[in-house]
Amino acid sequence: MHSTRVLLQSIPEGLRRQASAVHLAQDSCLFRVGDHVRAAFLVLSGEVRLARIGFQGVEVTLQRSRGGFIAEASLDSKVYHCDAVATAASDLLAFPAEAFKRSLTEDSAFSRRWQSILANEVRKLRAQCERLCLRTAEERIVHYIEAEGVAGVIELQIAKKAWATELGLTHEALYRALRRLQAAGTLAVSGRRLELLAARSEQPQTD
Amino acid sequence: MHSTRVLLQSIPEGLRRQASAVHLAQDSCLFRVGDHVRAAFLVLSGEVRLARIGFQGVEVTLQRSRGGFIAEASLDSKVYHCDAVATAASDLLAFPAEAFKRSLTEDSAFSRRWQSILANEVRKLRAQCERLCLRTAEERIVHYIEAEGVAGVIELQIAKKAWATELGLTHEALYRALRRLQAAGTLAVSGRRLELLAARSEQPQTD
DNA sequence: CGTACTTTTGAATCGCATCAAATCTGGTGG
DNA sequence: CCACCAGATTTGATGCGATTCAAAAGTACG
Repeated sequence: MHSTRVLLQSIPEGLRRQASAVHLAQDSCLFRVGDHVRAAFLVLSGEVRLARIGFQGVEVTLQRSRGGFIAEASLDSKVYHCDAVATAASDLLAFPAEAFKRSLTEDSAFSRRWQSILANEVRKLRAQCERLCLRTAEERIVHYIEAEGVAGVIELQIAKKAWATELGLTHEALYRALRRLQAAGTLAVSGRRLELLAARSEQPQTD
Repeated sequence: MHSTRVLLQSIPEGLRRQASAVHLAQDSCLFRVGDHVRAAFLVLSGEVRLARIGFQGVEVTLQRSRGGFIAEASLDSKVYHCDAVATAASDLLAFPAEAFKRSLTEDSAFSRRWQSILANEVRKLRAQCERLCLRTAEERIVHYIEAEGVAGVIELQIAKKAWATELGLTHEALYRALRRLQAAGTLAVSGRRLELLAARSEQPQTD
């Protein structure tokens, strides 16, 4: 994933050496409700889903990770409150929980870095929530490019199909909306590069 | 707000004493793009919206806060990258940015507490993103109660109208979905108390 | 007792999900 | 090189559910 490398570099050398690689086959399980929290996990590739069987027997998905840390908040807890299952074959790194927490306490540079990582994640997630509250596919696309891109340009790091999921849309709806935006002259698409085009003062009488 | 009191209690005494109260009239501005970051803000009441004028002149909302910290990630930055405007008359607390950052560095208890607060916020936001990706109002309601409540029961801290916004629905759609769930015997509503009822093994032949 | 707000219901419309299927793409092995 | 496969990408037709607009009833508060 895009930012996974950066995350890995934020981890102090000593802690990184204690990491062990974990490979998950599709549909295999990383941990279950009630398991002791023994490690902090970083998803390198694939997809891991956190879910819980609800009161009603309905499964509730709490997170879908395609890169980055999962269940960070569980570090404060003794046991997990949800299941983690690989939606696709995945590679992860496991950092021993105790060592991780010790680093956070004793290594002040890592502590600040970790706060910065979390605050940044919070910022991104809040923007995503706002985006998902928009009603049309076109608005979500524009919002995404404005919020995650630079100066109206973004190079997607994922396939459009996966992007559709992140936007809370079916891939069909995304493709159609992209086409409409291109037809309207609002957006230029070339492969995974998306560019918003400046509005050509077509406003009907703004005098 | 619900958790605002808890957040306030997490802040060390010395830092809390340096806080100044800020009142914002509706539509008044807290800060603008380019302003120097001088304080960390905690929203006590009302609503503050973070937004940015996008490349296209379209305004993009990045966050809508009805309680809790806003723009935490900006503490790492010298200037703001978005505008903050009060959507309603609001009360906030302003903590001097330098003192806040110093506390995070020097007060290890506060540092850990802050990490815990951020990790918890991340967890909640991820669940909210998953919830907003659900297609029907009923699914979002059940997901909310399962994820945010305890044993299928939740006492709403906000009016249903505000809850609708958080669920990415109009209030009409929410009321109608609540009614359908009650009619189906899935949910009991009394005022702001919502309770999921155990599924009455009405499964059509699960043998 | 009046005002502002939430809660509730109704009818028409719009946009996305769904199902179906064709095309295109990159990578594999013969 | 070509055949082939598993994906992603693209287009079409249909139905459903939420939005939208409108309005009434309930509720809290000064």
